[in-house]
Amino acid sequence: MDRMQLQNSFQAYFNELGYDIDWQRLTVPMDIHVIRKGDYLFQQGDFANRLFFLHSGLVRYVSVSDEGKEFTQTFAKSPRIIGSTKAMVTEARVLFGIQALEDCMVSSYPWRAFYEQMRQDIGFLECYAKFLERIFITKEERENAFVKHSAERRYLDFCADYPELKNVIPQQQIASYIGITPVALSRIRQKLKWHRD
Amino acid sequence: MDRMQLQNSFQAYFNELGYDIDWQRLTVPMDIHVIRKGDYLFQQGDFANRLFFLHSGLVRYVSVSDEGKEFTQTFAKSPRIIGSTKAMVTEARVLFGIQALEDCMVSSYPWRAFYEQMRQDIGFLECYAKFLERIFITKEERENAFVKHSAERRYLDFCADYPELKNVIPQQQIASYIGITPVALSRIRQKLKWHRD
DNA sequence: AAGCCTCCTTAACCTATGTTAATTCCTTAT
DNA sequence: ATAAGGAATTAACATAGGTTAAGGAGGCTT
Repeated sequence: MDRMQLQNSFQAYFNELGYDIDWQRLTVPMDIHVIRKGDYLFQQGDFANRLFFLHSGLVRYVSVSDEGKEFTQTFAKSPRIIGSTKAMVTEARVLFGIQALEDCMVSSYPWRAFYEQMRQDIGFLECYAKFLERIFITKEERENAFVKHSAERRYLDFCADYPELKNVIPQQQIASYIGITPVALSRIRQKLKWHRD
Repeated sequence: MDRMQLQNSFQAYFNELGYDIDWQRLTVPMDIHVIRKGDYLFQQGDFANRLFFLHSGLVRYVSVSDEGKEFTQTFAKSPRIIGSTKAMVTEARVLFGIQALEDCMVSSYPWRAFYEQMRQDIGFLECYAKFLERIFITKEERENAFVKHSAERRYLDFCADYPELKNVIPQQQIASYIGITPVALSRIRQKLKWHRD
């Protein structure tokens, strides 16, 4: 798999954001990572000052609390930029790990070099801004959901937002995404089933 | 108050973000708003396709749920860009109102024109990206807090994060910011007071 | 000073979710 | 086919936070 092939998924992603950019102009050195289902791209607590691009596959961002409880921040499917914006920007340790839920193909770029190159090219920078706008809006919607909606509503929203994931990923992970325990999710599902009959 | 004076608060804000930009190059038409304590810059449900800059004062973002419960998304103090990124970017209605907690001085710019001008000048665009990075990180930390921490911990974090607000704004608003009722916050405060003795 | 308003506290009760543990179901390996 | 391990369900109990309502403590206004 070479740069040319990878470029297609970049193109697909940024077209969706409304941009048509020649990614061959991006000359920073690139690594390729193949991650097997269940394995981690990086772990919580690592320094991850690289930008990753998910070319194929599905991942989740997993964060573990002080008490050892797992919590899924995000499900991300290709094509998409992945990684920790915070860790890149502030050079802090990452607060979550990225785990492959399917076999994945990922390319990565040193953040500093990538950023410097973006500054030379307003088109790249605009794409980066679009990306930031998008992930911000997603987080804002999530904040809204946690404060305004019940767990039941959050589950129904999850099913509506990710119909293709609903029956693929384990319920524990869905529960940890909507912020409840697997037991509580099971109760909610049972209640919903009852109402459906 | 003219453009020159306003520029100082822009400068202060973007210096803090690590940029030194000549905001006099920003020529899009500007409005000035003076908002009295308690009044709203805009209301939830409005179209707010303008970018606002808070030159002086303190505001909160207030969102009301379907059941009529108030929820404070953000406290923002000058100097700072304020407004709804989502409403600007997606041309949707705003999901929160902005209420002045002190008398405020705000300037505003039509978003489209502002954005077009940013695209002519990579320095502006970089500032915008920095701004987006920052608000994203804030939201991510908030998501973390809601899922991993108890209300008590969120209250203590609030006190640490906003020591200057803690004794200034009504507790109802603090409660609505950490996602609980005023009654629950009062309970928590009492428990903390007990432990302190 | 009296009255009024808003905020905060406290109490009693209710509900959703957490916790623990036992049971069943499904998948995979032998 | 059977055994073993992980995932989901269910039940019983514990707890944090919501709801309602009543009382008290400042601030304003008159």
